[in-house]
Amino acid sequence: MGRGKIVIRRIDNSTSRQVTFSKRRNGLLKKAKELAILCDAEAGVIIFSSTGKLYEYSNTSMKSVIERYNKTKEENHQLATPTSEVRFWQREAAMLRQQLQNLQENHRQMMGEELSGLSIKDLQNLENQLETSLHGVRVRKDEILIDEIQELNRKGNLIHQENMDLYKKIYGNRDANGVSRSPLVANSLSINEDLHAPVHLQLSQPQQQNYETSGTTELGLQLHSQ
Amino acid sequence: MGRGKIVIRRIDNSTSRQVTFSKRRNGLLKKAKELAILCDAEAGVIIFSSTGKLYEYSNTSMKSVIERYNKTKEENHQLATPTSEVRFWQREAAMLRQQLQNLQENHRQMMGEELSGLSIKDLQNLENQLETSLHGVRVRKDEILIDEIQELNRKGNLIHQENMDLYKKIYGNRDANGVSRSPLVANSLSINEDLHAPVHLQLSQPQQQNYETSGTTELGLQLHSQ
DNA sequence: AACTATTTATAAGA
DNA sequence: TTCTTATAAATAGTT
Repeated sequence: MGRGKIVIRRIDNSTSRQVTFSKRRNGLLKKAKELAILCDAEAGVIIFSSTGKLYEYSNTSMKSVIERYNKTKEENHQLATPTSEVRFWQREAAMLRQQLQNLQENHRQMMGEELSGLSIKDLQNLENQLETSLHGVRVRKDEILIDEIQELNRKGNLIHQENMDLYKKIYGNRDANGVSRSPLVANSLSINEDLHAPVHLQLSQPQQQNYETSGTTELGLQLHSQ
Repeated sequence: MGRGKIVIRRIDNSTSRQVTFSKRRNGLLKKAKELAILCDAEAGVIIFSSTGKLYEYSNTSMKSVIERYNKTKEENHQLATPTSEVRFWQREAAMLRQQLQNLQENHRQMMGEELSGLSIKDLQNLENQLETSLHGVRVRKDEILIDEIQELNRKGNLIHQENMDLYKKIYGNRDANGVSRSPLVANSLSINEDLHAPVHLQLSQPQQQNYETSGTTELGLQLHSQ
């Protein structure tokens, strides 16, 4: 329900994830309210954002909803005494520690370490994943470089145009074809072309290029810092 | 969002209230699920129909959501009682959660996701790391395959030796040179050689091979299972 | 339970 | 964040 269709999977970009969270959270709370009113139901919604902030709605009270829930589930819920609170946080820490360990093991394997426990099948999957990642990284790198080059070309053209105008102001319109023979203007043109031609050739086959040693990165960074 | 606009007030007709409840309940639970996935949030929804039936959704577990809800609420207006032990575990959990988030971000980048915040320099480092990992994985894969081949050769030689001995027992020592012309023994030899030569050629340039489809893996695994 | 005409939610862009 | 708008999704009323 928007300008484009989306797939339901975690939004990578943190800004748009935040924006979407805000919009959809409001939508969800509104829907819960409507359902409760229209259909005479008791509803409770609890949402924690990824940053841990709490949002909630209940047409009655959250306490009532939770108590009714627990009663229905036939689970006796005790209010948090100091002791049980300690236990809660202990469990929380244990769970987080477990998650951390799992992720760390996974991460080490992606770093090419601790491979001894893996089967050929596991290794093949890992290899495929790394190749996919590598491709993604290279695609993204090319995007940045291409953007920089386009920006540079745009600026180059602007400067070239400016030079043409200045040249005309100084020398008038006589000998208009001689413009390109002006040292100043000819120079700015040749820089532009030198940048443009070889870099595009390289970008057309990024998987065979090593930007670190080819000098393309240095060019890109140099341009970026200007 | 229907054939006509409605006002949000209790639906009088009990049948259509029931139908609307069913439709909107599903919609609400779906929305909650989408929000949790899209925005990396923890969500819990509890609904009691007007007849008292319970419907619920949580992307984690309702127990976890309710406990976290209670903890959050307590923190807000009950800063008075936290003992030092509780505070210790809270800090522990917060630290672990932070570590987990850092590692998750790192991990996603290694999966080729969430690259939009990275500079050319970062991307280059990531690319280098992925290439190193990939190389490590391939080296390990080759180790396994070479080990399997060596083991196979060893077994093959043992069997060959056994066959020689059996041949000698049956035919005695006459015509010793004719051994290699025996169909049985000649066959076991040729299998051994077929396996050895081409596989080593493939392993010498593993980066151009796909073991999954080349059949080498299947051969290797098959041998392994014998 | 399906079917659609409409309304509503919201993705993308400013 | 907030507004706008084109489009996707939900759903009210109908079959």
